Amino acid sequence: MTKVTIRHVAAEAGVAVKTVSRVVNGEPNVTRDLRDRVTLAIERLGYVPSMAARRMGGSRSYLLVALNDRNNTINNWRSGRGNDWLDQMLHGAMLACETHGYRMLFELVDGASDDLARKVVGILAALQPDGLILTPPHSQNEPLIAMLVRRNVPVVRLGVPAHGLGMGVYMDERAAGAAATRHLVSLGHVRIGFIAGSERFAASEARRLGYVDALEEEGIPVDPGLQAPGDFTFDSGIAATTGLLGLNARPTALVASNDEMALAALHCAGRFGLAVPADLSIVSFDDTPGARLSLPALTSIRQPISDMAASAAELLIAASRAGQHQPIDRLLPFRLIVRGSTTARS
Amino acid sequence: MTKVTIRHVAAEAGVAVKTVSRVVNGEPNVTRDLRDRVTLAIERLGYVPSMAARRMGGSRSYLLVALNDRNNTINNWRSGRGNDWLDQMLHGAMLACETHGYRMLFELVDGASDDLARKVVGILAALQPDGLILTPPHSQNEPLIAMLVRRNVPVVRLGVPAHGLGMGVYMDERAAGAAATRHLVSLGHVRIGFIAGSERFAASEARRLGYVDALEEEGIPVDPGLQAPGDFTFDSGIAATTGLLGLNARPTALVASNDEMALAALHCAGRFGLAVPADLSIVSFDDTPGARLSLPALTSIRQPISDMAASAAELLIAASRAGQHQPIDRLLPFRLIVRGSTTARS
DNA sequence: CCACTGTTTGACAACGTTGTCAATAGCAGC
DNA sequence: GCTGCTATTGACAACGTTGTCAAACAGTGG
Repeated sequence: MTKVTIRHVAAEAGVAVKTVSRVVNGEPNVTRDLRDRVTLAIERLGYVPSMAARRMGGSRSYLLVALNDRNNTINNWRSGRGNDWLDQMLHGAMLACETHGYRMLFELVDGASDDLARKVVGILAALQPDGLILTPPHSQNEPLIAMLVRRNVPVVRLGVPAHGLGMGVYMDERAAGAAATRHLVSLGHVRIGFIAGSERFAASEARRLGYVDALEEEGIPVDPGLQAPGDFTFDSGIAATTGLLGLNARPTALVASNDEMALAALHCAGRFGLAVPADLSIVSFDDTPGARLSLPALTSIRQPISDMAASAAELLIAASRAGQHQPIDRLLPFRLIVRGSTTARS
Repeated sequence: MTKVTIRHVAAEAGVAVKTVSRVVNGEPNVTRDLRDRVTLAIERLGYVPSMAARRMGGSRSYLLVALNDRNNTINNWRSGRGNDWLDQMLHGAMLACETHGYRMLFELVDGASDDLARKVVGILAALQPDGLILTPPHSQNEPLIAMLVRRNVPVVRLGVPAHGLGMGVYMDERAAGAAATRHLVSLGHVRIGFIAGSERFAASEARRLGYVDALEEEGIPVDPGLQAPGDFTFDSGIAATTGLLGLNARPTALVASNDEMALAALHCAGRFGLAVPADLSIVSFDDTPGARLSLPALTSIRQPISDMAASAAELLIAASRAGQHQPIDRLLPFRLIVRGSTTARS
């Protein structure tokens, strides 16, 4: 009932505490016999090592920190199967952590704040994590990351390639933008509008470039008038769609840079008396629950958020194990989920 | 650049480490002069105390743990403004923690597993948190909570009143069910269907009872045939709605126990050739993003999840400060958000 | 001026682990 | 059997805080 420490286990097994430590940490050079005795004692007493003491005594903390933006628009909508970004990260990274005896702690910091660096340094000092996972837009904050790398903190940047500054786990946003667009082209659409995302996020421009890529590939002239700005919010989606549908030669299809703006487009189409997908096809990014449950359900690009988070955790744990931290980029695949919001041009 | 410890601060300020500790922790009996010197030194060196060492040396860990269910249906949909349950908890509780120098760590455990208790004990041993926040359905797990209380771990149960076993932060689900129903009655509806939630969650039955309460209050006969089972999933919503709309005397309005099932009802209404809200009004619970962005937007009961989480954190921090842990129940208000899915009976 | 009280400060042990290093044991080669 | 390895085991310090307790100090009442 009372607290069980390594000393209790050592006594129970009749060995030195260091031997117990060795067994717990899977270190080599322990005889079979002792290992078994210790394992049994641990089992019997229900011993679980204290993270705090581990951090104090040893060089590892068994803790990873995920840095999220406090006013994070993108996290509000980025989503996959059944949950949103945070939820998915939690599930993906947690699982990875659990299998290695690690924990993961989420921190919310304000990316716009000018004492961001100090805040992060404070987090480092307080928590002394074995690694840091940065989500957008922090993952694009090169000065911040440079500082972390200088301090020798293993860092994984989510959503962008690291190009040598830390590690990167990401998907090919540009290819995704192209895939979304090509899907519409393959359905016979030629006048395809694009609703851009917030410039705060690198993914936004990448998606737009992909859209342009696909059009050029298919020999469709790129009309700047068909590209409307947006910032991932519903309202910006309404504004963008209103503009696009008000054109003389209105588009027959839209690529929206996220689900929320796509839903706005859906609303807006109704106001113009247009049916989706009969009169207007819509593709979006993120595949949030709302996208899957809307009427019609949205054709959308699904990001592998959970996998990205799991990868990030694995990379950090490996780096912390190895005691060093070599630059790695890991590209994960996206998927186009075709649903009811797209159809052949009538 | 290198690690700054309390010793460095003590040297810088020319005082004993214990004095620095006193200043950092806001303890009384330090002269103005010394306090200022220490504060200055802390500022200058950028000192931040190490959580691990605090836990080791002292009696507090400055850490709260939130226990979530791994296969949690309810967390997938419970939601409020802009985010889902986890996200909101994070935002609400984090803020509360931050102001008191605490951290919050999320743990996912499987509520159905039979070694749940052992798992939780392991978490306690590893993390030694100053308190535990339980989300549904764990918050209803009385044996688990009894064990925690026996071990003297401050516990807040989210979503249910504690009735003396731990602390409770919750909303009145029954009243919410009644409010949703009364809203429909006030619009002239008499035949009102109800789609129940999963029996795993206490809130489900409470909402149903509220529905019955409201009908009885208004003198409307309660027809068991108008109550369909569900489990919070889209598919169960489809099944339930299909059944209800297939009745000879079909309802003119529905209360769905969550947004996801309400969206299913929306789809289903379309298949029956019914327009929402003209032919069928729908009220739901949770107010997720999907609910706000659907067509039409859903009238929904919003849960104060963020506030509940913040309250929970505050209660735990206070309990840990006080060193004791008295039973408290805190009831938070819900809100009925009226949108386009409900209208007067035609 | 003295005894007594309360306030302020600091010295030191303790917390539960792991890193370091030394001691011991086992074994191969001569 | 002795020497020199390597594999195994353990003793002990160290990590950075806070709790405990004692010392020094300041004020108060007689």
